[in-house]
Amino acid sequence: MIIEKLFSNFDNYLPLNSAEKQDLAGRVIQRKIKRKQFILQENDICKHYTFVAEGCFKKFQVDDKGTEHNLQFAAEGDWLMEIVSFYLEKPSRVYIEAIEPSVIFQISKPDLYHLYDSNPKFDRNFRVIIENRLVETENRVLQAISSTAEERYLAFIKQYPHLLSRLPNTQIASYLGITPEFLSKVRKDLLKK
Amino acid sequence: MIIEKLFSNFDNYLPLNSAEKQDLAGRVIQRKIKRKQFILQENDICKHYTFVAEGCFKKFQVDDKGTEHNLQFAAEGDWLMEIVSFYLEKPSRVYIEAIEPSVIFQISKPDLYHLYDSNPKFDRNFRVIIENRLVETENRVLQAISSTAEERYLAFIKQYPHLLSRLPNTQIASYLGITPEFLSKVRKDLLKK
DNA sequence: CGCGACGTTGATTTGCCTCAACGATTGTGG
DNA sequence: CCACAATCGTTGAGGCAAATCAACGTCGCG
Repeated sequence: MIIEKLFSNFDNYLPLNSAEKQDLAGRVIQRKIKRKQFILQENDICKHYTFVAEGCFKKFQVDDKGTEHNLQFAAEGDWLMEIVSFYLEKPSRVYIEAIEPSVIFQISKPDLYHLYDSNPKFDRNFRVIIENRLVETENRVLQAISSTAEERYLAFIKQYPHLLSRLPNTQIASYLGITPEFLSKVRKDLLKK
Repeated sequence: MIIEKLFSNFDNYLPLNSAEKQDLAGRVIQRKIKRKQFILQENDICKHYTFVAEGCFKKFQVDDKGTEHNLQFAAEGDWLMEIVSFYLEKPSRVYIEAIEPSVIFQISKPDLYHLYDSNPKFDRNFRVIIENRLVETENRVLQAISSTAEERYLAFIKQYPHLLSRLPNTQIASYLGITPEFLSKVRKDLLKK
């Protein structure tokens, strides 16, 4: 069963026993998402915390010129949401779009809070999930303020090898904060070495 | 009493009752830190989660060329640590240094876990603290990949007005990911407008 | 007093962007 | 399943943003 992927995600933290699995299963919604389908759009309120069981998503913001800026890729085993919109119920500034046919499990804020209240283990687990996300994001800040485009590209390849073959370079460029043209040049220069 | 500043920090989340305040007070260490004193150095293990009651700190990484890159400023009311080093007990990659005479409260990992276990409210509160930090950090990633130096400087002024007069421009430049010389030019150009 | 950190300016160089063009690949509707 | 459209990857010319390097005056501090 595909919901096993959700359960086993918690094995990275405090694993769930069968009662807790039942608890969780009763509060998530399973959805099938098509490629190019949005699960969140700008100005929507983010109503769900999403676990990706299969497939891949991008979370991005669109600037005044209409250019997309990728903030996160989320593939199998990753969690994603628009955190400000979700907790403060403010209009989302970002889009979340499937870049592959996907299967997800979503949990609403009331259901999530119910889990938090019913069992401290959920508080703990979701705290650790957020902490891991913070580590990733801080690393990215450091790279952005201290590394060249080439260094950032090499770091991306190293950190997300499983994404490399699944993403067009335009998406990677957007994530790295450079133009597709310049990424092409970076790749060419790397091949010479 | 200065420890009131620590207690009232939780009023932003789930406020503590007096039993919980006592619990917390019994597990934190109060320290006075001099300007230019380090509370964490590279390769140390980060043993404490730190709350700044008075003063200001910078958290930064030093690259191969010896250049500092500021990842975070923490003034009164802010929490800081090296999250990877703290949780995984790995050598820290960053330094944390006081840039003003400061008073802090520190909690060790065992004591923090004791609070987590004794009362889910602490799990909850520290989860929210981390979530807020993630929001800040994600905003910074977005700015880094999509904004010019001038835009980032203006955003910094707007977001941290209380820090502006307390920091030399070299430190702000390091935070923004630009050279002090270029920040000087940005400021000059802004004055013309 | 003297030294080191700071802020600024100018000249030069470099990293990256913009715009335009093109073939190759992918996706899609008929 | 094919034909056409859209997206993608690449290249090159030119321009701009930001770094580098050097110099100099100011200020706080020991």
